[in-house]
Amino acid sequence: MMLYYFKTMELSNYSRIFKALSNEQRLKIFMMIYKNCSTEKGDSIKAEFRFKEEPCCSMKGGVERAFTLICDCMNLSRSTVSHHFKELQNAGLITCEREGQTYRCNVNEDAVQAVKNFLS
Amino acid sequence: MMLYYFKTMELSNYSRIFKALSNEQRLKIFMMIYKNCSTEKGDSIKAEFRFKEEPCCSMKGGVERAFTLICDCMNLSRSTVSHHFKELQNAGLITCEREGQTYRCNVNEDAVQAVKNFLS
DNA sequence: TCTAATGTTTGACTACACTCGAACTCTTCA
DNA sequence: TGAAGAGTTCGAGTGTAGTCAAACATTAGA
Repeated sequence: MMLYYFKTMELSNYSRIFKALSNEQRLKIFMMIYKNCSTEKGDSIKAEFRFKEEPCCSMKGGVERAFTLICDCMNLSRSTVSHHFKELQNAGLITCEREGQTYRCNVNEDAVQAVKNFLS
Repeated sequence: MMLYYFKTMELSNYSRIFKALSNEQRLKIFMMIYKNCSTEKGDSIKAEFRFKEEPCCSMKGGVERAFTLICDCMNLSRSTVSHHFKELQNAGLITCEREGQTYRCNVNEDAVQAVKNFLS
């Protein structure tokens, strides 16, 4: 299920996004992906959001090996991490794809924009 | 319990704010207060966020009679509305005060600013 | 082909969230 | 002083969320 965002988003879509970000572990997962995706410009990533094993990958087409890197950083079982990834996807915040054993994550820019526009 | 916000807010505070906004009813309550508080400039309020009985009050020092107005608009019991107000207060999103029978609500601008700065 | 690594799904457990009605406290007004 | 109005607190019921371990599926490499 993917949501599409328009200029004025429905309240229910906002609450869905906020629900996805309401769990601290999940928020951290999202921030790690977000920060690492938007670092082409070379901003340094705050230690809190850095993957342990860095530099992890090329960020151009999304974060590679995101799942494994996050499992290593956070003290959570793989099934739990899988669940959190799914929640972030269902809220439309990220997209994930596998090609063979390569798991690549991307932030959905429309959703990011919607969050930025909220209250503005 | 009141939270104070600084330039770089803790992740846990963000997740607390998002949790408060993750329930659709509560998000709507917040938006009604927010929109009605920031309307001194005279922007018209979207029908969705308008109190039924309008104009309800003077907005200078916050929304007056917010509790009653919201009970009238939303199909929720007073105890439920009370609970939602408390959650919004605990997250630091609004402040409420009673003077006699006057219940006045205000949006916490620091929290609003924090949300606006998130991801920016 | 066998094995190890990577992620998913399922089932279970615990904790917390949303909601209501009922009983309560204050305040105001008759 | 009594009654009505406004909001809170409490207890209970139902549902959902977060987590894990175990079993599974798929892929890569030996």
